[in-house]
Parts: sequence; structure tokens; C-alpha cells
Amino acid sequence: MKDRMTPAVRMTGHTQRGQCAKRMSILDAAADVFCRQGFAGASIDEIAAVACVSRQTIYNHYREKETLFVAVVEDVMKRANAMLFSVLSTFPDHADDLEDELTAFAVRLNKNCICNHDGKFLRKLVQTEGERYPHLFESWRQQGPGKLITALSALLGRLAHKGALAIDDFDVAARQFVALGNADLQMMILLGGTPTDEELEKAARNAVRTFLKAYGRPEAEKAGHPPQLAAISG
Amino acid sequence: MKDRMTPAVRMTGHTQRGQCAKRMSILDAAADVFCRQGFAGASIDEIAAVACVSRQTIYNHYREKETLFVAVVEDVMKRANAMLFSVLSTFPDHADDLEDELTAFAVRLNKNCICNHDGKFLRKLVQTEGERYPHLFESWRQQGPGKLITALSALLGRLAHKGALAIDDFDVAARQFVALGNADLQMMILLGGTPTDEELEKAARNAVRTFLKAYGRPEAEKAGHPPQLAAISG
DNA sequence: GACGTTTTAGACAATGGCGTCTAGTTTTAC
DNA sequence: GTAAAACTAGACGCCATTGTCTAAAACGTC
Repeated sequence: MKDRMTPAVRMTGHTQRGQCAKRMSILDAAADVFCRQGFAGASIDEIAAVACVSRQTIYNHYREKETLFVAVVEDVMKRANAMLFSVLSTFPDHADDLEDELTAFAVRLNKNCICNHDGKFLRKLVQTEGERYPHLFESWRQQGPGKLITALSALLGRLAHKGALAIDDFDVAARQFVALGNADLQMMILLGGTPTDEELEKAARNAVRTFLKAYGRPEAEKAGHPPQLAAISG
Repeated sequence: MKDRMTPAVRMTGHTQRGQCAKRMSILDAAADVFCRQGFAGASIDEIAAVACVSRQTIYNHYREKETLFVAVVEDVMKRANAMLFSVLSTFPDHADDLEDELTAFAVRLNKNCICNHDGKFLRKLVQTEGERYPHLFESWRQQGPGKLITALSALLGRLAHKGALAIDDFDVAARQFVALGNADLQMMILLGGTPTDEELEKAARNAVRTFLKAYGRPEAEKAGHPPQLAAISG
């Protein structure tokens, strides 16, 4: 018993460095093994081997298998959220070159948030262990995809307000933007593959082209039209 | 050793009925448990309990856990493919009421092929065990989603040929149709939930509305325009 | 009612993973 | 250099699971 989980807190100086390295090594290895084998199929011994660490060291940092699993998920979620935030900040905010800008954004979104290592990991884990850890993945849902749609609908609203898009329901449009961006990659995403840069580019271009056919206002593309109310079609 | 797997073959009369019922009961129970727990997490004892069957009976029908698993996946795949074929046969082939007809089709597709029990099962299993049984799931990929896109692009082509749609790349349009149809249900699909009829209807309507804004030809909707070449925009 | 097949319940060995413990070694702090 | 902390390697008990085996029961056919 006692307090076994406080080494990093009461450490002075840079004992942290070695410990921190071990911790990260364990987290990475555990993510790898959990992702490939699932929670039930993953063995602590294999994680230890991949991390080049003794089994006891793992139990030293994490009380039990489940503790380690939760720590891994939280770690990956933190990274993924930071990346999502960073990518969202690159959304175009002017109407010039809208097609190219949106395409480049869609490429970044797919490449760094959806098709990347962490994205695949989280999606897989949500499917396999979501029922067992509802609150953990509920927080992922809210902070990951939920935040993505909310932010994207606001950003689309900004473009619409500038007259570059004609959108009646921003929330729906945001989901459709993401869905169209994944349309050509569905299979790859499901099977955990990694698309090439050409495939990413092509998928994004197809998506944005269709998105703009549905929501674009070609005549407003280059001009400085005053903001206009979005058309209400429902 | 000997030949243990030939009872159904050499059976006379309807001893089959009881055996067949047992087999189906085992397959259903195994599908349920494998889906919830994954291959590694599923225990034969639990499957036997759910199937209301003794463990030995399972080993009597299927040599080992892996044999059972493969049989389950093949069984579900067969059902899912039959359902997909059946739904595809209801795709509208005339230009009248296109929006309503496409919406109803999208509802059927989502409800019976993608959000239903078998669809969720297969998607989940592909993610968790795809690497372990590549050829099994490769055949799913070709016969399920692959066939869906191929068939759908042909059906869209038929509509375009009749002048009801203006599509430059049928394959891309087919993928986008499916992707748009799932846009509002992504989260539910990922978490394994089951959408209500209202949600299905709303998702399909949003999808088709956007799809037709991008690919529709409103002036041709009611008239009997002659077939026209699709615009080539790439 | 007799026979063959299937099913059942339970015992069984073998395996493998989890989590603990110990003894010895390395690393870090001062 | 010394002492404390962390790490390693391995052994250990425990438990769940797999797959086999056996004897008894249920079922269907003749």
C-alpha cells in the first residue's frame, strides 16, 4: 500500500530525467501493444520487452494493467488534442484561393489528426474497449470529435459571414466537410493503413471540390462582397 | 483424429434440424461474445453459457476457438452481403422524386447495412482482428465495401445517363454519397450505438440534400430530357 | 424397447498471464 | 565515496482458460 505513485512529485533535481524516459518508453510500448492486441490480448511481459524494461519497473510506475491502460489512453488523448488544436488554428479565414486553402487544410486535418498514429490508436481503442471504460472515452468524444465539429462549424460560419460560402446549417456542413474528406480514405482508415501524400492530396481535392459545389459561391471568390445572410433552405 | 467434421453431411432424415439449431445458436452466441470481448477476451465457457450449450458441444462442432471464430465471421459476412445486395436492388432508377427516393435509399442503406448488428460486428472485428486474419478480411473488403462502391457508382451512372445527375467521376461520387450518408452518424457508428428512425431520416435527408446540391440537375428533375454527357471537370 | 448418435456435466493436465516478492545491480544525489 | 532510490532478473502462488477425456443422460430411428 502506502503512496507508491508519487515519485515524480517528490523527486528533486533530475532523477526525473531517467524516470521520465522510462515512463515515456513504457507508455509508448504499451500503446503499441495495446493497439495491436487489445487490452485482453496485451501481456505485461510483452510490453516490458518492447519497452526494454523489466516487468517490475512497470508495476513500479503503474499499480496494475488497468492503471497503465488508462494512463496510455490519457497520454495519447492529450497529444491528439494538442495536434487537433494546432491544425484547427490553420483554417483559412479569408475568401481568396478558397479551394486551395481548404484543400490544404483538409490534407493537414487528415494527415495529422485522423490518419496519424494517435488517431488510429484512439479510434481502434474506442471501438474495442469503449464499453469497458465509458467515461474515459466519453471525454475523448467530447474533446476530440466533438470539439472538432464545434470549432469547424464556427470557422465555416466565419467564412460564410464573409460571403465566401452559403451554408444553412453550420453544424451539418462541418460534419459533411469531415465526412467528405474521409470519403476516399474510409477503407484505409478502417484497416489502419497510412495513405500516401498523393492519396491525401487527391482525397482532399475531391472532397473540397464537392463541398464547394454544394456550399460555394463562385462569384464571391475573388471579390470583396459584403457579408450576406446565408440562404435558409430547410 | 478421424473425420469429426462431417456430421451434417452424412446425416439422414432431420437429425439435422436439432444440430442445425445448435450450430446457429453457437454461431449467434459466439458472434455476440467475440464482438463484445474480442477474440482474446472471449472465453469458450462464456460462449457456451450464452448459447445454452455445453462446452464440449462447441468443440464437437468446431475444432478449436480459431475455427469457431472464422466460422462466425464467414457466417456474418454471408448475411451482410445478402442484405447489401438486397438493398442495392432498391436503388431508384428514374429521375422522379429523386430527392425523396435517394433519401429513402440512404435510410435503407444505413439502417440495414451499416448501422445494423452485422455491420457493427464486422467493422469492429476488422479493426481488432484484421491484422491476425488478413485474407479473411480482405475478402470482406472486396465483397462488402468494395462491391458497394462499385455497384453504387454504376447505379449513379445510370441516373446520370438519364440526365438526372451531373457527375464527372462516378467512383468518387459513390464514395461521397456513402460518406455523406454517414456524416451525421459517425459518432454513433464509432461507439456502436443504434440511431433512431428520426436520426436516420434526418441524416439521410441532410446527405442527399448536399449530394444533390453538388451533383443534381434541378431543371431535369421532372422533365424527360435526353441523356447527356456528364461534365468532365478534372 | 434397443441402438447409435449427440449432448451434458464435470474432472483433468497444461498453459500462460497477473501481480508479488526477493536478492542483487545500477543509477543518482549529495 | 556513500547512501538512497530505482532498476533488473528470476522465482513464486494464484487464477482463468484451453482443449481433452469420461461416464451418464437425452434424443431420434428402427
